Amino acid sequence: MGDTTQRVLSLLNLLQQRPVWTGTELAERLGVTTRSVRRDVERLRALGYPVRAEHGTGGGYQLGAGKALPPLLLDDEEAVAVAVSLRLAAGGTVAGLGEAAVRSLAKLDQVLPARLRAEVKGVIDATVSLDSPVTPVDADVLVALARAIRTPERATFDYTKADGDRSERRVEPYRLVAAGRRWYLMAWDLDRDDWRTFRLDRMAAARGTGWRFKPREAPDAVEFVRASITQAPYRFVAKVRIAASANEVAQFVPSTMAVVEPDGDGHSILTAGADDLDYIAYHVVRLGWPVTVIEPPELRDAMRRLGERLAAASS
Amino acid sequence: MGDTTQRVLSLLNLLQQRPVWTGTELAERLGVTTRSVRRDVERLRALGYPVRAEHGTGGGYQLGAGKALPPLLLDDEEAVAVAVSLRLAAGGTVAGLGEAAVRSLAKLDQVLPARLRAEVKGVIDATVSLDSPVTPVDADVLVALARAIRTPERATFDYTKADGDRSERRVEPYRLVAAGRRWYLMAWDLDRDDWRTFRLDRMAAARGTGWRFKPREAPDAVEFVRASITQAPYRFVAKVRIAASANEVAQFVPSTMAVVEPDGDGHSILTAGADDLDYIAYHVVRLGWPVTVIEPPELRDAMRRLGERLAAASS
DNA sequence: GGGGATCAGGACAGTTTCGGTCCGCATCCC
DNA sequence: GGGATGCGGACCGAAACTGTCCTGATCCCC
Repeated sequence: MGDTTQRVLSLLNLLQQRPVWTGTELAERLGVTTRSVRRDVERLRALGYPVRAEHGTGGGYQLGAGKALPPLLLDDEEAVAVAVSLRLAAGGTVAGLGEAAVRSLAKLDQVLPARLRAEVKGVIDATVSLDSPVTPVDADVLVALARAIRTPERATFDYTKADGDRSERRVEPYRLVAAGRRWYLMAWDLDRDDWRTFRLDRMAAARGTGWRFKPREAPDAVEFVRASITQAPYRFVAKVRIAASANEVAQFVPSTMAVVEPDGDGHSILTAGADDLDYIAYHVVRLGWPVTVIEPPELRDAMRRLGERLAAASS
Repeated sequence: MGDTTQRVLSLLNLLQQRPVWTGTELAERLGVTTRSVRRDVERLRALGYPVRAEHGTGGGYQLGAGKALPPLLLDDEEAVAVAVSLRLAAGGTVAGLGEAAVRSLAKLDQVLPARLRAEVKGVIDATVSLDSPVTPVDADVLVALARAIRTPERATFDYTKADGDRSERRVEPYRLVAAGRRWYLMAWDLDRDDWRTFRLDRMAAARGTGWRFKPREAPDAVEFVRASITQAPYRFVAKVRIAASANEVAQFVPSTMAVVEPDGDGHSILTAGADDLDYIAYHVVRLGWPVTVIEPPELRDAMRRLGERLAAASS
């Protein structure tokens, strides 16, 4: 048993728990001499984790930011917090970090003790955002597939096609791709004997089978998925004219959600993709400036309907 | 230099990167004999991390879920994803995991390499939710304070009181408390020489000073904060009657956001706290069922105003 | 400027651990 | 049965570790 390995890990843990420790404190906690602590610190440094030290009264050891990230030692509560946050970020619509978030989640999920897994589920169930009563993508599906891809092992899931057909699929999973606001799986379909892409929001009960396989030559995943998506990522593209300058509007509308362009005369044009017109209607009107719908006509209908409901409710 | 310590850490890393490895694969990667790999695996097990092994073709080593969480080894992208997710969860309004999320964030933040920190900032800036153009609480403030509390070291920040007075405060920080939808800091105010609570959303430029202090006897933080909050956590408590059964409504409204009670005759009463009545107005009406406002009258006004704007925009 | 607290690290010696090599065995799947 | 894989005991020389000195460096506060 490597007693020293464990001790170095504990040291790392301690240094993460509290920013500053004196050598004697650490020595007590670790049950060794201060000399050994110094040696352990030396070891950590040799491993690439920059431990800064300050002399004099009030000084001590401190773990700093280095070139590489040291292993993160989380306690139970923290692990749950991380898992929950990642699930929300991955399943939701946070831009840009989807795939990495899923990878982290898969890592964490693999080693998460059962009792904590239950807790994560509890918090998630209680925290479905009011904005999306129906979660766009089940984080469990994401994790299961990410894991199967990593192993690599075959996976199965129930898939509902656009026309409503439901069937069980058996695949060799290759890549997860986030495109538009959706998640896609590129995989070798074992029944069709060909490459296919699947929308994750149409899957259910995805899981690895334990059957390992040897990856075959695969086409470029991102290209392949793009080619497979015939329909636009959003059902609607909304365009509205706002009685405020582009600068003013842009201050309240993040660039990932919509494009804002000046339209002369202190007006601007806002363009946003969406599946849910109510959502757009609300947020555009909420900005407070007068708005005119340019397209689509359905947005006008949605606004009228929402307006009528609000009028009815307020009387 | 503990060559073996490093190797064990690498092994842990490898096992997290991909679920299944054969002994020979690991031996190659680590540059040792398979015998040593077996010994390293043994070491990991002794450290409490359950490494499962499967015999036969297609077998291999696999890191399983144990009693304790092993140190998480993240690559750059993953670290960014975790940091961003945590910031969103901590700064936002996710119920229940606030304090643990902040703790994890502080841990991660302490060791996050500079280049990644810049990346995190970039993603965050681009991802402010459309729902909250103004972030309720700056995650940087949270992290700075959490860190100062842990060290412990004195902190300073600019504070804007309810009456608009702005001043710089110097404190010995003690606890962060999430109450209602707000974050509070309980601290010893060095200028007033007394315990005070501060709302984090009224702070700016919070940072540790590097001045360490010895914690003094402190009253119970949660109690103290509760007592200090004279005003309700929300500015408004909205109550509406919905023409749908409590069961139907509850299906679309998470229990953390609102309380739904049956009101006889297939109707139900929804109660929710909020600072932003537009938000409540939209989400309640969006459910699709006819709604009657019970209180507050301001909600009725908000609905009328929003309704008029929508009507105007749709014509 | 002095004293106290703190980190830094060399030298030595006894003990422990480590890692490679060589084996025989247990599983699992085809 | 054969092949791939994990399991672990025994042995031995080399290497690493730890504690115990001891001497310096800093830094801060009085």
